[in-house]
Amino acid sequence: HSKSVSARNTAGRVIVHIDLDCFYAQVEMVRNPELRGKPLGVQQKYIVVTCNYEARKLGVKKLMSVKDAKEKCPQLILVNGEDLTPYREMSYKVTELLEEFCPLVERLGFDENFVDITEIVEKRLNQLQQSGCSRVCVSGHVYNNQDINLHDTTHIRLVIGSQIAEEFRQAMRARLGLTGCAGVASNKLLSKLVSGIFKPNQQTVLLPESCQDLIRNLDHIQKVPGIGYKTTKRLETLGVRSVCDLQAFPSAVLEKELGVSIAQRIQKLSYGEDDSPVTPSGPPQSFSDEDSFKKCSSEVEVKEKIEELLPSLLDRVYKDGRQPHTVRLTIRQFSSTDKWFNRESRQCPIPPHLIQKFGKESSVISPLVDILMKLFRKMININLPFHLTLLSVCFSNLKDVPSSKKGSIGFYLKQTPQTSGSGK
DNA sequence: TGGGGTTAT
DNA sequence: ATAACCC
Repeated sequence: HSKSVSARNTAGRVIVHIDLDCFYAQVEMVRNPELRGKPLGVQQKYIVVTCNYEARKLGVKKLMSVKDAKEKCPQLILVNGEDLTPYREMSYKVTELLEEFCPLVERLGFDENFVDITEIVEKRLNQLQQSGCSRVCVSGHVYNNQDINLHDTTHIRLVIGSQIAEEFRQAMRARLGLTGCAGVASNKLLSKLVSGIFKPNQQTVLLPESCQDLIRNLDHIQKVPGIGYKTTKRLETLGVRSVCDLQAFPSAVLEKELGVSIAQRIQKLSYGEDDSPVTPSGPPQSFSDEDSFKKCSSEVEVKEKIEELLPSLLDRVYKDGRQPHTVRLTIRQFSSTDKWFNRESRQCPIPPHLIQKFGKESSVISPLVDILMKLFRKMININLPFHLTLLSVCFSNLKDVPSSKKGSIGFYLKQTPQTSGSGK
């Protein structure tokens, strides 16, 4: 049957999108169950970045200012969520749980995952057929309340997908105490769109006959994942406002306006077509830590901010086990107009002698500060006045440590060519 | 509007 | 190094 799987390959996949409910707020409620049942918001600086459903019932919205939120809802409990450590840890527990079922798990942010369950579905379908059982029951909602045709193998496979999605959600609830939504469909785009149809803690499966209905019911093109702010603006100047507009727009004109690659991709998206694979995320490609503030305008302050960011960041890198080979400094300069676009960065290789010391936390910090201050001076002339509102440090280009250099013993012992590097 | 992430050019 | 996208 593996031949039939590869023959279908992208044609008949079963993809599930998992989307946790108000993730940061849920994590806080798991950490402190006394918060359950009360209106709760998670605060970063003067923004309520997310809140639980009790708070939403009382009018609190995501990304609302703390001032507005307190006015709407004086009983609102706020917890500070500027340190992402608990959320990041829980996020990876979710991904790892899903990876127990199947290796094809792709993360999107901290609170979403795609899982390609085509092979699991195929196995269960074969078991079902061999046991002569023709009864299959959908789990959760069917988009549009569409009738299931039990003679249609595509329907059957998606129904089996809905059962697997249900098992994912039950496992997340039982083992991590988390609730979330799931969407089941034939590609990533559609699974993501359909997961949001019934909203907290429910799931929905999309059958192919309702695909056009789902995508065309999006009230704006920016709701299509993959079509962001910039592309939306450019499409607007072309008179393209709705998904239907984009479907009907002449391909040749679109290609000249946006380039062939983007044009073809987003026009396919407008039809609900998405052949991008579920790419296993694996370990992170980068580790960064940032802080925003009202004002930072002297070199000394910059150095202090960097020294604040580094220890926890280095700790994360150390716990990962791999060694970063690139370091980057990012800044945001104050500007009253155009508030949201002005970031610049400089990056450089980390000197090899420093890379090797990356386990020895404190010895690495002051040379790194020196490197980061040099990067800073490449962006900012410190003889002129400046006004920063954000600093960020990022380690990337992570490489596995060669096994011959692992552990303090192996480093000092001469390796003989025969021993394959265990260091003993 | 925070504090993160990714890939493409 | 930036620009676009995602949460």
